[in-house]
Amino acid sequence: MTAATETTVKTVRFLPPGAVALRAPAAPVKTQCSTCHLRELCLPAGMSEVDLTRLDQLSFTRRKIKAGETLYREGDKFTYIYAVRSGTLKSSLMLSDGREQVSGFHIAGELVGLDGVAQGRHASAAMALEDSEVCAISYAALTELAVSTSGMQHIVSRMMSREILREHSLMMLLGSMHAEERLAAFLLNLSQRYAARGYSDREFHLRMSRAEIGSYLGMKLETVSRAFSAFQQQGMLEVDKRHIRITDLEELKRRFDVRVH
Amino acid sequence: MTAATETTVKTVRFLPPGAVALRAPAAPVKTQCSTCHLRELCLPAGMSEVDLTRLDQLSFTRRKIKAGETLYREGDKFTYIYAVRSGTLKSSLMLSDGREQVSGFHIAGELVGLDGVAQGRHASAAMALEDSEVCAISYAALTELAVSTSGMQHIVSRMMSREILREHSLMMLLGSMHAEERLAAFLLNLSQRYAARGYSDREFHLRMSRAEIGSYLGMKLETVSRAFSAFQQQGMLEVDKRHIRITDLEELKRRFDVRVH
DNA sequence: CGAGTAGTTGACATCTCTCAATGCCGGTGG
DNA sequence: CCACCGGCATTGAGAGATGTCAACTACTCG
Repeated sequence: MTAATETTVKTVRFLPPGAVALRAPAAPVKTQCSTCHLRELCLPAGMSEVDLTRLDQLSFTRRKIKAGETLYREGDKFTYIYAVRSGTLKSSLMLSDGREQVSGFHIAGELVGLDGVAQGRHASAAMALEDSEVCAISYAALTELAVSTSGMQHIVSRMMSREILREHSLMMLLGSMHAEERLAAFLLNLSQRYAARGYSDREFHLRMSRAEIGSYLGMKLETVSRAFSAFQQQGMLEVDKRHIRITDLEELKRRFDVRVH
Repeated sequence: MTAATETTVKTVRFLPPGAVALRAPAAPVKTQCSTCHLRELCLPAGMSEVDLTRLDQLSFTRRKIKAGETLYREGDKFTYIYAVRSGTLKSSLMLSDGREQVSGFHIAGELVGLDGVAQGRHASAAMALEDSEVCAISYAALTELAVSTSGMQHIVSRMMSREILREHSLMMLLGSMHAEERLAAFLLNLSQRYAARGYSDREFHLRMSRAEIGSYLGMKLETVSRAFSAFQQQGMLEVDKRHIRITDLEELKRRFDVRVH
C-alpha cells in the first residue's frame, strides 16, 4: 500500500475528452458477500449470519476500471450501486460553469452511487483514481431481496443514512473550518479508514492530486500544498509528493479536534 | 406568509440554557396522510393511491413545538422522523469547540431526522425557528409497513436519497461558491420551495437570523448582511430586516447560475 | 533531450473576518 | 408612560486568510 506506484496514471487520465468516457468492459466474474474479505466493512457489515447467506442470493458482477475511467457520469441512468473491492474512486459534482466539487474519495469496502436512488439518475460522476475493481450491485435486486427478507430492509436505508452522516462531516468541514483544519481532518479521516482495513494509520500514499484534495476541501491546490508544508515544518508530517508519513498523529488530532478559534 | 409577525420569538428563544432543552409536550392528535393538504410534497409524494391508503395504517402523532424549542438534540435516541406541518425548523451540527454548522432549514412538507437511521441516534439537533407543528413518524412502524407493502419499500430509501442530494448542493455551495453566490443560491432555493407551496416566490419573510443564514452558508453574519446590501444596491432585492422582496428574480438566477468567473 | 504535468514557493491581490460603532425595535421595569 | 436594555442588523476600517499569478524543480514520457 505504502509504496504503491502510479505508473500509467497520468497518460490514462488525461486522454482527449471523448476518449475518457469509455466504460470499462464488464468482466463477468461473479462474487458473493459471504466469502469476501471485505464483508466486515462493506454492504454486509453488521448483518446476521442468516441474512448474510440470504444476501448471497444476489451475486454481484465484478468490474475492473482503469485509472481515469468513469463508472458513471452525472445524468446516467441509475441501475447499480457499487462496492469498491480495490483501488480508489472519487465522486464529484459539476457546476454549470465547469467548476467541480469532489464529494468523496472511496476505498475498499465503501459504497458508491447512492445518490441515484432519488431520481433514477446519478447526480454525480464516479471516476477511478487508480486501477480499481468494484462489485456492481443491482439496486432493484437488492430492494427486492430486502422485501422478502425481514431484518434486511434496514440495510439499504442504513447505508444511505451513513452516506448522509459522511456528508454531514464534509459540510461541517467546508462550512466552519480553516484550511489547515480541513487538511488535518482529511488526513485523519483517511488514516482512520486505512487503519480499519489493516493498513498503517501513519503512513500512506495519496491517490489524488493536490487539486483534487483542494476541490474536496473547498480550497485551491496551492493552499493545500502550503498546508502540507506547514504541517511538515511543525513536525507533524513528512510529505514527499503523495507519500505521507504522520510523525505526530496525536498532535494532528489535537489540532484538529479543539481549535477554539 | 409575507406579512407574518414574529411576536414572541425572541423571548422564547433565548431562555437560560437549562430551560431551552424542554421537550414540547406530545399533543395526542392523530393524523393521516391521505387527507393531508401536504401530501403532494411530503412523505407520500409520488405514491400510488393504493399505497397512500396503506400508509394510513400508520397514524402520526402531531406535536407542536414553540419557537426555540428542540425536537431532538445530537445524541438523542432515534425513534421518529418528523414531517414539518407548519412553521420552520433548523437542523444543525456541533463541533467540539462549540462551532455550529446549520445543516438545513425545513419548511412545511419537508422531512427531518433522517440522519438518525445509521446509528440509532441523532447526529444533529433540530430546533424550531418559529412556532411550528410536526408529524412524528415512527421509523420502526414505517419500515415494518414497507416490508408488508411491496411498492413502498422505496419510499424510505428515496427520501433518504433526496436528503443526500440536498446535502450535495450544500456541499457544492460551501465548497466552490463565493459569498454572494451562496446567498443568491440560498434565496433562490427558498423562493422555489415557497413557490411549490403556493406562496410567492418573490416576497417572503425569513425565519432565521443573519447569523443562522451565515452558519448555513459558511460565512459570518456581517458578510451575509453585506451581501444583502449589495444585492439591494444592484436592484435585485429589497431588504427590510427579514422581509425580502426579490425585484429581479431573473437577474438573481442569472448571476447564480452561470458566473464563469 | 524536449514537452508536459505535478508540486512547491514567493509576491501580491482580493475576499472574508474581526472588531467596533450605530441604529432600530420590542419588551421590561421604574 | 417613558427610559433603558438586549438582541438584531447594518456599516466602516483594518487585519488576516486564502486566492491568483508566476517562477522553478522534479519527474515521466515520448
